[in-house]
Amino acid sequence: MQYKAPRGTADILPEEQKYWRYIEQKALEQCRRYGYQRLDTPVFEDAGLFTRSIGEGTDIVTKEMYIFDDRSDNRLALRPEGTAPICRAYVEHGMGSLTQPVKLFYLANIFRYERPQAGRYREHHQFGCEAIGESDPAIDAEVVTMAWSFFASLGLNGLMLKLNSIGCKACRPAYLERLREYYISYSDRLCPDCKVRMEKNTLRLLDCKQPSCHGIAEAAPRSADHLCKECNDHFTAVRKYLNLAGVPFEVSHRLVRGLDYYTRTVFEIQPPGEGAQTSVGGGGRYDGLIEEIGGKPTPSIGFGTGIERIVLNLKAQSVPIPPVSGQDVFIAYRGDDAKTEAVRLAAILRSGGIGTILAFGDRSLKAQMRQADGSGCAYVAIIGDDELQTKSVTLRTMGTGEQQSVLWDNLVSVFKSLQLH
RNA sequence: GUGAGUGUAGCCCAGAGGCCUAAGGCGUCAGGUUGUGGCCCUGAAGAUCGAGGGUUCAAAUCCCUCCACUCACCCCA
Repeated sequence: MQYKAPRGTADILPEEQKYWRYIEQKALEQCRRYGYQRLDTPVFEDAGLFTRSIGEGTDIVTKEMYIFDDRSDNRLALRPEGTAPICRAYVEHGMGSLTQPVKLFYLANIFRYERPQAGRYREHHQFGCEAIGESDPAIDAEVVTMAWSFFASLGLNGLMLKLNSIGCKACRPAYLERLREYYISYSDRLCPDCKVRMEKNTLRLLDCKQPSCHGIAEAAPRSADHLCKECNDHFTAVRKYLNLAGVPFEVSHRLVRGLDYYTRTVFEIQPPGEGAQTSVGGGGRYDGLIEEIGGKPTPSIGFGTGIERIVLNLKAQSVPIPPVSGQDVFIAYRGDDAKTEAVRLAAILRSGGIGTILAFGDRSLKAQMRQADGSGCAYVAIIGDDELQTKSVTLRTMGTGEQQSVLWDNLVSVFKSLQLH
């Protein structure tokens, strides 16, 4: 085969579409209920937007971005995440002068140059929400609640909501210092990766997957115990509101998030079962991000979810997915004159809003019926010599095999009265 | 970037040195008398056995290289 979809990308085939439509529809419904408006941004942005916001030292920036110069030597990157572009649009369009918070959502494809594996692709899709311009802990709780109810509405079971606070730029440095000191005393017992993390990304030490590091991480100083008064009050309030909303969360002091811009509230939604991907969605507060990319200081919080991972979980749990609605009637014909009439009737039916599939290729009626059966149409309209005489079709109900004669002039109105799909 | 596993028709797969002129199932197409689907029956099309090289009288089967896919690590949705 000469051409294949690039590594880590995938075609979403017709038989897969029902999952995607289902998820989109649930996402749209949650956004309506919570008051989020859609904002679509370009697939590529100035690369600097991401290096600045995500963090110069993160893997996403250092080795996973699809980055390129265009013909005018602009350094561009395919978006490796969804939050920074939304924030850029917020700043660019002066949304800071609107009533705050501004609540936006996106459904977008995301690109990261990684080795693909289950639930991880070079192009994947995210549904995400951002509530920009509000520091009230009540909105943290609302965002978390929305994410949670989105997953609940999908019909997924056994999900876990993990919550933590990682402080702000005032209190985090001191905590990180404590953490580093703690880890130094165990440095000889750490896995090789963790030795690197000590220098590169101290917080990440906490969620190491190696069993040998679990005990050390479990006993490590907890960020929630080292918050400044403001952050502590905030975290306390978030938990209070979440309890009020009836959201079953679990505080996890080992929950950290990968991107540099997070502050205070962070959360993650974890699917049940084994597997590499430990998260189907997550988010947090990013109070410094908008200022970092050139806006005024603007407290914000949001979350993102991976559509492919949701599909994986829907399949794993065999969640029933409604089929996408199909066609209503298949037109079969016998002979040239009948074919002419079939073409004419198909046009009339479609103009009348009836989903119509027309047979092609002058194949035998048996072959046409087989095709009709496979097409999922509930009805087949057959035209042959007899029907031409009476200006009618033989309308067969595939489920029951019953047939009736319907005049051409009455076809559309008959179908309209049949309560299709 | 690292490690392991797998590559045979559109899909699932049998075959593990000669009996392979590569089997079966699904799907596709055609037929089972003259205008009718689903079940059943019959038949047909469809495979340079991932690519290249090597060993051998003989390779889908053994060896090497490459490529791709899958899973895991790193990281993340």
